[in-house]
Amino acid sequence: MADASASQVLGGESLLYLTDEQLRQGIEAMFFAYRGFTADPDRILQGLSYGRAHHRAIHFIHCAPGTTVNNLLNILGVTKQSLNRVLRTLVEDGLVESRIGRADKRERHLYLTEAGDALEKQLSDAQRARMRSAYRQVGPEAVAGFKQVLEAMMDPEMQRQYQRLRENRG
Amino acid sequence: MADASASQVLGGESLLYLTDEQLRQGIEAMFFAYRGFTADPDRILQGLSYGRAHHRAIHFIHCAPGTTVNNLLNILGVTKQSLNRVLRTLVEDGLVESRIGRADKRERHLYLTEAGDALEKQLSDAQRARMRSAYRQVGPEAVAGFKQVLEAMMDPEMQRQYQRLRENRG
DNA sequence: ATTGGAATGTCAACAACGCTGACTTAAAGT
DNA sequence: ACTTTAAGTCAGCGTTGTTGACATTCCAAT
Repeated sequence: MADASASQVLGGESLLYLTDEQLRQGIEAMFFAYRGFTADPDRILQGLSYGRAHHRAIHFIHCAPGTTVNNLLNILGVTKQSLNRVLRTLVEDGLVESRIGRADKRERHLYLTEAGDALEKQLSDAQRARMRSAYRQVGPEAVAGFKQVLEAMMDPEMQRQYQRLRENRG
Repeated sequence: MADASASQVLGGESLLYLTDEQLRQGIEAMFFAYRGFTADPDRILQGLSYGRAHHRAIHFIHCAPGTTVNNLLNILGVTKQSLNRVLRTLVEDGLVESRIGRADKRERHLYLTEAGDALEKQLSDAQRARMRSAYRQVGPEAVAGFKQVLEAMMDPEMQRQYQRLRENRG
């Protein structure tokens, strides 16, 4: 069955890259690469009583300062209880500031403090270093393909979130 | 600093793809894409009292039938206690068979039962469907770039594991 | 043959981080 | 006034990772 779909030719283009074996390779590559992707921040966070959830919150608050809790909830795709637990510790520890909204006083707008910014920089420097090294090894064309595949793998809703974040930064 | 490294030109090739903003985009793409990557199997597993750890174990036992516990440990990168908990439930539920090694009776060789194979197929069909759709949308060149970047992101040890798995399947 | 080490399994405890459900407070909209 | 929305809180649970301690079994070397 796998070879049946793979041996088709569409407009003269080989579809060998769609075999089950090729797909399996991609799946395993995602698994191993994600491990590397999170390894450096994880190392920094371990022992700080923080984890990946804190890293993600810090990352997106840094990218969109003043974002509301609800907005962050949508981006991260977790429950408010789960996010709240993380935010509470970050506020208690003085890494995140939660300001009551001016227009809508129900909303809390989230900002990183100086200490929060410092940790964000430490974490993202480590993560970017690995990405930069990978990008440099393979060149711009491969990177373009990399992003295309990742975007195509996302759920449509996440695709929109992803594009919105990009637009907000120009 | 970001622009300083980005505005360098090496052999006439633009390095604009190495800006911090480009790297940040890649980081967010990995985050959102991994969510999509695991979404379909997660949906199947929820309610079965199984999780991602069970999926991963099943995947790699399927790919390398007869693999030892220690080998699986290295591939998955977790502690033996963590893996053992997962394997125990899979053996109890009749999805995995654990055979004592003939040459070295300390080793346990792991195999999927028929039921295990059925679940593996269900999970990997769902995951491959998403990969196939993404691959098809972007074409073979983008897929090649995708794999190159992922491989470059892995820790060296994981790179070796990844290549070994590929070689064992031709 | 005994000893040392390796592979495996098991028990207990703990932490991170998802989840659900129920409930409160406050403010906005109608 | 009434409903809805945003946020926070509490309690409990499940999965999956961690350490530490310990038992068993077997291979290999002394």
